[in-house]
Amino acid sequence: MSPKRRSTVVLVAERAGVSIASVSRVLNGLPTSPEVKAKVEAAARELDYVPDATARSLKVGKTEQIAFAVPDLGNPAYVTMMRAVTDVVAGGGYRLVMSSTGSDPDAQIDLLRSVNRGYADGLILVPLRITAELVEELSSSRLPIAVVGTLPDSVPIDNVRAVSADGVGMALDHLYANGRRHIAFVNGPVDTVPGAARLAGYLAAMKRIGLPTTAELQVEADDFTFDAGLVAAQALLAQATPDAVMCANDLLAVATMKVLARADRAVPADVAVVGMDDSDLAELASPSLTSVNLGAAERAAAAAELLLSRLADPGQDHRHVIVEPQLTVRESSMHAPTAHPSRGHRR
Amino acid sequence: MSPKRRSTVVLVAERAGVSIASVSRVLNGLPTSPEVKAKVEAAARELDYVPDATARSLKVGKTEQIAFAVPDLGNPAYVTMMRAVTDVVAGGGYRLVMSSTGSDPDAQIDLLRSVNRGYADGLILVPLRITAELVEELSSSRLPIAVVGTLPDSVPIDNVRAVSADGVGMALDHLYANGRRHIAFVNGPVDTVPGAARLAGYLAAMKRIGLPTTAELQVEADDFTFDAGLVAAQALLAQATPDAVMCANDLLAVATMKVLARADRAVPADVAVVGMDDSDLAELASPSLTSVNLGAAERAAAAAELLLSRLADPGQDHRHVIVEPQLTVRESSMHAPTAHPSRGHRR
DNA sequence: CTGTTAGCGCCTTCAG
DNA sequence: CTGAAGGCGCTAACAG
Repeated sequence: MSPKRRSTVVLVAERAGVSIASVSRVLNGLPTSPEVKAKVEAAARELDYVPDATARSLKVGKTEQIAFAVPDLGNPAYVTMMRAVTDVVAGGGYRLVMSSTGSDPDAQIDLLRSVNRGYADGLILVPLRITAELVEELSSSRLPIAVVGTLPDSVPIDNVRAVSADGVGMALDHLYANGRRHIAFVNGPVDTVPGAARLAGYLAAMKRIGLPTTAELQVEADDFTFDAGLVAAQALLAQATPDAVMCANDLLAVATMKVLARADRAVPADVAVVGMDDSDLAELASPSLTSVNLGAAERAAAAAELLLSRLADPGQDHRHVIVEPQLTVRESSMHAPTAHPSRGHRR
Repeated sequence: MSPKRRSTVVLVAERAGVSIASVSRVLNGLPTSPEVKAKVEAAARELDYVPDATARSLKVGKTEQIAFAVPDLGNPAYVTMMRAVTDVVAGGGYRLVMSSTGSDPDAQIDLLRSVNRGYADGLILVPLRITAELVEELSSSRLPIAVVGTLPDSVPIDNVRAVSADGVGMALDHLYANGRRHIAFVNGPVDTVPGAARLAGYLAAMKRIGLPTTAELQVEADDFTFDAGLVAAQALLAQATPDAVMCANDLLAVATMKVLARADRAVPADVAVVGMDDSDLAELASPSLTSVNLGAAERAAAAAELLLSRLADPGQDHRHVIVEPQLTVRESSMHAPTAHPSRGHRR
């Protein structure tokens, strides 16, 4: 039936009896006489003509694509970010090229190199670990980049920052205000950016509040995942009897609740639990999970907007925007009843 | 410092004192004399040369990109698919261009048109609603396509199918075997492919087992989402007193569990709950959720492989692969204790 | 084994 | 307002 071969401007031009330049003009909405316009449009329709994106890209020097790299799509926080980025980017007329880099900075460097081959006009990167080498590589990239995460001020790259330490502080204040005094901390790997920041936040807030930070109250999961959280929470309960657990992540928090349930410790009656990220999970959990909203969606959207803005005007100064955390209080941290251990699991 | 301008083969060729063809050869690993190779590599390094992906694409006629379209990234099942697709596709040396089309077939048609502009070499599509128009458009696409979902056998397009009706059947058998007799059904929109299939499965299985299917036992959520599930489950409890609830989706199942908890009905003691998709959520839920694994990851991976295979050999016959469902039994459907209505909300 | 040459499909000056 | 011509950066025949 129809030829396997795609139509091109020349075919359309021949069919319409005009020059290829006229075809191009009509297609791009440049001023043309109505007759020519009509002829070209008819020809294009008859030939089923579709302009070629690659050729256009080569000529124009823009791919209309933006690359987006996250550490782990198993983490709902990153999925949230992805959704936000998708929206902004699509709104700007760009397509999204996804890549899941894992937590390895080397993989991100590889990515950077490959994106520098020009298959995308810009890159949004969410690094889990920020090494000197990565920063170096980022700085020397030809391509506009926006980073979700805190970069040293000296690095000339747009980035958007969460203040997770403050977020942890808000959560601890809330727990303290509700009478919790033995507040444990389930962290993820401390050699990651969020791991380090959240631990610092926990220690600082505990000190400020005047609560002791014993080693028994702190555990570190091998990863920011549910499974790792199960192990960590189990370890925690084996060595301490907290009346509240702050978790570095909703996944870790849900895991902690699961372990608490198995140990017949009621949430929030016996122990309160607070997560971070305020992902969809927090709402779905039973009891629903109090969580520190670090503005994943906002941060991702902001990064996307920084990038779009730079793409539109490459000369502008590099900016960093700060997104403040917010505490979303749900069932898992409700005030502990005066005494009764049983009854009233839920509101 | 370095020129804003990217290096090109010409520059490298000049610097190395060879022809651009030689540069190209070295870069693509074609046979070359060691000397030329060394000179070119040195020049490329010094100039910080990176080949341009767009130009290569134009010349070679391949973008090394695959487009992947899902209805809703808020649904963990699609996130699972995306992860699977990402892996397969990356393994084949392709990049992934994501797009979230929503459930609108028209949006998918638009997508099809736009992908036909050639920014990707193939498309993996997960449609929520399959209209005649969509099928028509799919069939007439120049681009290789793989569909996750059941297409009429006559349509010449690779597709991979779940047998969700069987899956529902397995779940109902399991519930029946555990003494449940009033098995309700919380479905999603019945005008979607999965909605229709799962309802059919429910009705067929209930009939086969010999249980009545009253209208009171069936509700339809407006969407396959948690929020819609809350509303639907609430409606269900207002009109019936099931001892088991089959849900068309893990999100709906989790919502149902939440509503049951609020109504002080214990899961699984008072009522069993079963979901579908066996997403991460099932494991995380409390109690953990029995769920029909429809092989989301497998199906997505299979679709990706079909596509890669066709890209490698466009002439081959169109195939459809069938992925059998599997029931993963967890806490939410454990055998009901002989009588006691109260006690033991949680395990 | 290497260099020259012709495009891939499109946009965009430049004349007419 | 329209047509002719020159690349964008790269690869793949061809010759040598």
